[in-house]
Amino acid sequence: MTITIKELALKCGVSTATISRALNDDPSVTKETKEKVLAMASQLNYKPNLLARSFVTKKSNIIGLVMPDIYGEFFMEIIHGVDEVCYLNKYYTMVSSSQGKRSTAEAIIDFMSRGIVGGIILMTPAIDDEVRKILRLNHLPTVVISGKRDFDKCDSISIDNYNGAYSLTDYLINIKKIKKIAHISGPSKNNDAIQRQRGYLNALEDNGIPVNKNWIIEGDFTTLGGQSASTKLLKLKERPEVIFAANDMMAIGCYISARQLNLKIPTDFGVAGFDDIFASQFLNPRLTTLHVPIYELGKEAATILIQRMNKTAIDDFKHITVPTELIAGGSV
Amino acid sequence: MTITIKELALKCGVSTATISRALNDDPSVTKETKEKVLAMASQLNYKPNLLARSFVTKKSNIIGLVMPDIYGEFFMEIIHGVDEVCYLNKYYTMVSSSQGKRSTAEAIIDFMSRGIVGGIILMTPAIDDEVRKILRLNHLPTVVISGKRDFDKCDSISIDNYNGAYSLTDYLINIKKIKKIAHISGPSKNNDAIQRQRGYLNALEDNGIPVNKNWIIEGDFTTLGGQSASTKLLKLKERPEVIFAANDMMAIGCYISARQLNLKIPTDFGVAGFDDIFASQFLNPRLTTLHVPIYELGKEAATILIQRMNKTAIDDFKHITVPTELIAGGSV
DNA sequence: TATTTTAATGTAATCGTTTTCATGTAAAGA
DNA sequence: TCTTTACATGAAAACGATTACATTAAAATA
Repeated sequence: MTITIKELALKCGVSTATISRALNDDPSVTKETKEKVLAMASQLNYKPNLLARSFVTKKSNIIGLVMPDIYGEFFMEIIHGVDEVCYLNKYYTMVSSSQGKRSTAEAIIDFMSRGIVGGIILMTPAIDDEVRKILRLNHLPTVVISGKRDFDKCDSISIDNYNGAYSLTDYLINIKKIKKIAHISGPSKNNDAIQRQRGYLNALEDNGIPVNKNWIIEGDFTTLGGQSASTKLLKLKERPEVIFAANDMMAIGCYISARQLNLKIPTDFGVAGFDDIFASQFLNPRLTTLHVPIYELGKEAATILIQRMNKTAIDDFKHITVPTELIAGGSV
Repeated sequence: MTITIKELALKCGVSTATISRALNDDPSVTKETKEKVLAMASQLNYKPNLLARSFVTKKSNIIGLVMPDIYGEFFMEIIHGVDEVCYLNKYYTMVSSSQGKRSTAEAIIDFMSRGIVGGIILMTPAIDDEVRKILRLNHLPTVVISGKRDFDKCDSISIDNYNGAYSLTDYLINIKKIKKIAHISGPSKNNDAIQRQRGYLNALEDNGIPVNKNWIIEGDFTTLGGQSASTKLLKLKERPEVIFAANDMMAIGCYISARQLNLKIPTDFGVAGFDDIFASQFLNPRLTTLHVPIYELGKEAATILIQRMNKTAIDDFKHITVPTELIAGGSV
């Protein structure tokens, strides 16, 4: 059913080589032949078989998007951004999550060895040794989206977790005049979580506020985790005035605790989050949090990757840090 | 760097044909050769180039997921479900949205003519004539996820919008003893919206409740749309007791109106939605809505598609309707 | 033992495109 | 007018796998 280059060549009365050159805008083809070929191609609705093309050129305009799991808004927005840029550049997006069943490393290896994708966007909370090793051996252009810049051998994009958390904490202290700030952190190996906690701690220190160890609890980035952590915090003898959760999901957990303990936000205690997920704007009162431009992050990653896939020269790797934006809700 | 079948053949001292057969578990290869090849393959970390394989077999284990736009939970969950099934079956997921810049039809044509994907999952609120035409000519296995079963020439999965809306309306009438029920519908060409409205209307009729035309407003499935529609409804002289929004996003709009007009849910008026999106469970009070198993929908679609991609015999097309589940929140 | 059948493997064509190298023709220079 | 150069196009190889067909060796049959 689908027409091939041979048939098109026959119809045009030229060789397949000329067809190929015409379609790839080779300067050695005359304007007339080019026009003839293009006209016939569009008339017969000919489109080069991308499989065959990728096969012979050893290049693929498919981008592999590797993620730990496909779940929640964060990933959705990343995919959205990547897909948009891909579409505009006539690239394709292939998603691959580890589904909690294999390591990120395996997912990358699979993409690398199968010849399907021509570049990889790797989204990961932290780069472990295995992944580091693979990325070093890697011959495919790769962009890492991570919580922290911690790999130099490829392009990377990170959220400015540290400054985000710092500025929010600083805002609580200096604008809201709050000194008793608790923190529910994320998983201890997650770079986003680590940087956010660092920002929180340094802001306290810089403002001369001593750290109360009881007010720092490790969470797991889930609503349930936030709920149990905040319940603990709220039952302490010396209760904090504000709970700064390392992400919005856990902040939502704080709202649930509040309801259960019959406490009012922000009068009995305040809540702040990080991420500005969709649900946050509908919490009552609206959550004070840090907006992370995830969609733009995905777009940026895809843009950089496509640039690199298109050029042979290896210039310096880019390392971009994307700032967050403070959203002052009514929760503090 | 990556090793090819030729090199592996050389190492094993057999022909490429034997390698190919061994790896594809052809019964004509002896156990010993098979073992030898497999051992050497794993030792040298050989993986068949999928591009070359797909190219020669004219089959691809890549599934193309075509959506109008990649946005919001609905799509996220679909992708999640599809990806999971793909991963388990060693298939790959390629996403493609129209990005509001091209028709769904064009996206399908692109996939079909490029030889990249071996099957398509098409998610669309309604099948227009153009798409219908293409699907008829289509030679690629396709599964349609739609708001209504309205195309017979391929497998399809639909949410049971009608019965969901009917049961919710019936619940409001008979359990909650409410007679004044308004409806904010979805876009008039959206099949999900149409079926939901039908369910609402028929439930009213079956319960002998006359329809009040002023209480039915067309919305657009967005929060803002829900907000403006509900504001209109709440300012009517004869105000409805409950507003049944055709999706949760618009139901959230009703909550915003309530706050603005200083009305309390559910005492001043009630709200019900459809979809049970993530944010709904955190609304205060929790939204009464219909849970749609979107993730399962995606899994099911991928499962059916892979089955069809694996067999040559064309048996009857499956048409599956997935039921919804009533979630009784405190919003009514 | 001679012949046929069967089983295991090899040879070579094939897929649709790109690309190197060869070829022919027209324009430019002598 | 003859040679050189530049340009446009064609012929054919190449990419890495699969597979129809050919071949060989071993087993089964007469």
